[in-house]
Amino acid sequence: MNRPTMQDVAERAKVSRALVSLVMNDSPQVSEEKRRSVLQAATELGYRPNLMARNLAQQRSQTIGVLVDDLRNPFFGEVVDGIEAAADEHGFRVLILNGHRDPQREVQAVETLLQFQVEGLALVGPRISDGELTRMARSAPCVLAASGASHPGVDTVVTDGHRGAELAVEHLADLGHRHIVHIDGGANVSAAERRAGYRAGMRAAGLGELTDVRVGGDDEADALGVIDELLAEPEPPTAIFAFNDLLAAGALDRLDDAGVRVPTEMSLVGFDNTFISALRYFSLTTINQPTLSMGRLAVTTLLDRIDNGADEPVRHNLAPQLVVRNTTGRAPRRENANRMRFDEN
Amino acid sequence: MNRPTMQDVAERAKVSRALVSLVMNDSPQVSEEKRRSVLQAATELGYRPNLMARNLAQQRSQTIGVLVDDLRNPFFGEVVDGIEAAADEHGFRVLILNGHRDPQREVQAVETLLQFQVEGLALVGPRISDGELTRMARSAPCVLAASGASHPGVDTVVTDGHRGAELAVEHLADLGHRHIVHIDGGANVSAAERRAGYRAGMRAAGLGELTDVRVGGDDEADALGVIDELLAEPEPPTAIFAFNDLLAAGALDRLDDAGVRVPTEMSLVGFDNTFISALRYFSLTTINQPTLSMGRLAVTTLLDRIDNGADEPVRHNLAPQLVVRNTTGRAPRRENANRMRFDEN
DNA sequence: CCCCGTCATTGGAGCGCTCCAATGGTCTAT
DNA sequence: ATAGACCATTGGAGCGCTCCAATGACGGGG
Repeated sequence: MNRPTMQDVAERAKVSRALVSLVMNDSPQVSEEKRRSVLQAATELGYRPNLMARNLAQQRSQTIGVLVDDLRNPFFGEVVDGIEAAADEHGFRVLILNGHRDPQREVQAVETLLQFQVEGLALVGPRISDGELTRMARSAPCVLAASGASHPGVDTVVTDGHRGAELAVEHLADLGHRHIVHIDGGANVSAAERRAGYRAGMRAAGLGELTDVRVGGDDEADALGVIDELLAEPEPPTAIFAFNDLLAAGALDRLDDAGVRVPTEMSLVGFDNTFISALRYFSLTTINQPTLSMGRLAVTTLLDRIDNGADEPVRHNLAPQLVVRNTTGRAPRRENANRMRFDEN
Repeated sequence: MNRPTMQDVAERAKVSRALVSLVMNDSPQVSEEKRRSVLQAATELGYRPNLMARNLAQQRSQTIGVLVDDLRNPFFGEVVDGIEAAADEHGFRVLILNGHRDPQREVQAVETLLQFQVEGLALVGPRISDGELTRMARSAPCVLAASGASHPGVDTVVTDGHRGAELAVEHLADLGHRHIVHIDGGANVSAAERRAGYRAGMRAAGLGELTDVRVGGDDEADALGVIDELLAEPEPPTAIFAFNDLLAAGALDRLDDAGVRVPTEMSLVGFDNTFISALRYFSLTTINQPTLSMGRLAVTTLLDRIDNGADEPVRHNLAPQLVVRNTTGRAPRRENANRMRFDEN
């Protein structure tokens, strides 16, 4: 049951190999009659063009390689969805490989992608070192998506974490909160940007002196200690802006344990608008990252580079959006009273 | 900056193309001297073997194609992790394509995979119709993973949903619960199996007459109405076994709204052991599916078929495990008392 | 000293396809 | 009737690689 080749189809349709090729690439200069008989022969034989051969002969693969840091993370999944949609629209195929959160495996995966002769590389949340990255960018056009780290020589598409943090603070300040604590992302690559945004937001709201950053992390458990610490203080905050949804989830759990009611006594904002924040048991107010657009933009940026070659590397900073759910509310009265007095001064 | 070919390496190392090929496939019959000089020439040129050409010449791709129903679903991500690990161990490459929960796109993705000349197909949670599936299975060895539907002519690797449901019921019965309701998966492909397991479990626990199945779905929102309905009844259940974690999450939310304490007044068991059930705010007792093993087993099954060809199709039914967290506890006293009386009869 | 076996090395054919230049047939204008 | 234009169709070279059969160098036994 050997796979039929173009030759087989040609013989059956009593035409030349070249004609079959023309039909397969639906060239306009084929007579309707021959086209039909070729197509028929092809279906009868169950013919399927061999992409290996085609790409080899064509000297191009019409394929872009996607490296995903971690396939189990739905956030990346959404970005990939955007990539696929855009690639599809531009007639490109997509090959996805998994980095498993491991720089070494990521490098290896990219190597495989390159061996498949992909025309461009989209790296989604990669952990690859700067050195390796420059090396790769020499082998093929390359775009970084959803990566906290930006790299000088490579195109980048990210969400503006600075602005996102500002949005969160603005929202809380609008609700009358003054003592707003930020539980940060610790060593995470995006942490510094969001921290800076928080600071800027506080200053803009005239709350610069109340700026209060606590070390968090990127995982649920990292929030627990911070909450305990905050609640033990003489004047606990009335609002918390967490580095991401997971951290916020941890915070919510601990607040619940301590009998602190959300949002009546404490408001809480996350970041990422992941699937968990939408669960109604959480119903977390958060900052949305436009994942689909990021994916799409990554592709157009990449294709632009494939076609037009070496311009200056571009950096796209997409706008985040505030998503209000049920973990934020007006600041408790005591704070409001304070504010009144303060305003009257 | 054209990519260097084997020819280029050969010229630089002053050997023949064939010798370079031997070195690249590290054949033992190459002198150490030549090997070294070829390797050096290759690194100097930044040579990268062209997989297209190699696969074409070799008439095999050493690649298996993976179709994932939905990349945004972490559950599938884990299965793919297992697939990749096992494939890697057997020297196979993996190509991943996304089905986007759409049968038509899935078929198209498989077509692409086949055009890449993959040697086998692993379909993770596919929605492809039976007819299409048989057609595919003719083109390449094929294994179904994590699919509720089983197909006669194709190898399958799944978790035993029947047994999983039994485990859930056993656990609840052991805690003294008698009136245990099952919120089912509605039209979901795995629903019937789990429903049957629930029934069998109830019978085995001597609670056959109390069997009580309510129509749910596969989404959080599908649980809400059912909970309202249950709480309005004269004798609400003391325990609920939900079709999946998402449904359980919805149930938890509604119970919380209604002021019903979990697990003191109501016990709750989910299914899948997804990432959300592990969040401490939920801390959901659930049934684990061995995703990694499923992935691994899918690969070995597939490779077995690739090597040994057409035996009878195999069906692997993996054992689920009970994961006890904080949403299950002893049945409330009243029910216990009932039980005593009942036992004394 | 010659022959043969051994083994590293090589040339060439071929994998399935595309693409270019060439072919031959039909049609129109002269 | 003939030249030219036009267009569907075709043969062949070549994409980068593998693999087989062939080559030639070398050494040991007769």
